[in-house]
Amino acid sequence: MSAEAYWLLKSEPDVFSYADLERVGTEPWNGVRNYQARNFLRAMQVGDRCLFYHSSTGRVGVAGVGRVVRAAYPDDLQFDPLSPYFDSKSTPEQPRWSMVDVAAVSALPRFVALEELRAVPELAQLRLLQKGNRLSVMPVRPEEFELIVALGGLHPEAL
DNA sequence: GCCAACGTTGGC
DNA sequence: GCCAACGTTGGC
Repeated sequence: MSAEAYWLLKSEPDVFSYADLERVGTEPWNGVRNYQARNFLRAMQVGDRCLFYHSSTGRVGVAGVGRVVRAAYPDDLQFDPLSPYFDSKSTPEQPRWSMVDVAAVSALPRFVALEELRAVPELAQLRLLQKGNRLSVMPVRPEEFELIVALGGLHPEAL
């Protein structure tokens, strides 16, 4: 068994916010259509923690913490011709795209804005902050995760 | 296999 | 709405 890993998931809060995740409890993380992001989804294991990041909004930053509760399985939207995420090259025998299930763990008592992340020297290597980054799913180092969660007013060991 | 055109992401 | 950065597509 490998050690628990940490991730960052981007979501547009107008579409699906951290409050929405708390409301539904668990959400299938479908619709990812980038191979690099898909490969990260496939690397996720049950129990991995995720920073829930709000993007494309007036207040961008980390809003909460989630947990992977089901490892990668075929994304159902790729088979739905009516979905914008339909992929004609996918078949149930050879699915191209995957999703995981993510559950809410805790909202951050203090929202941690992107601007704030940029100002922390210890987070200079954070993948989210690298130039040109556009991935909606990306890995986070354990020490980065702990630092960000602490900035948000939570004790990492309590998660 | 190259590369221009186009589409998307996402901060500002 | 603008624009930088990146991914994908398709002609050759």
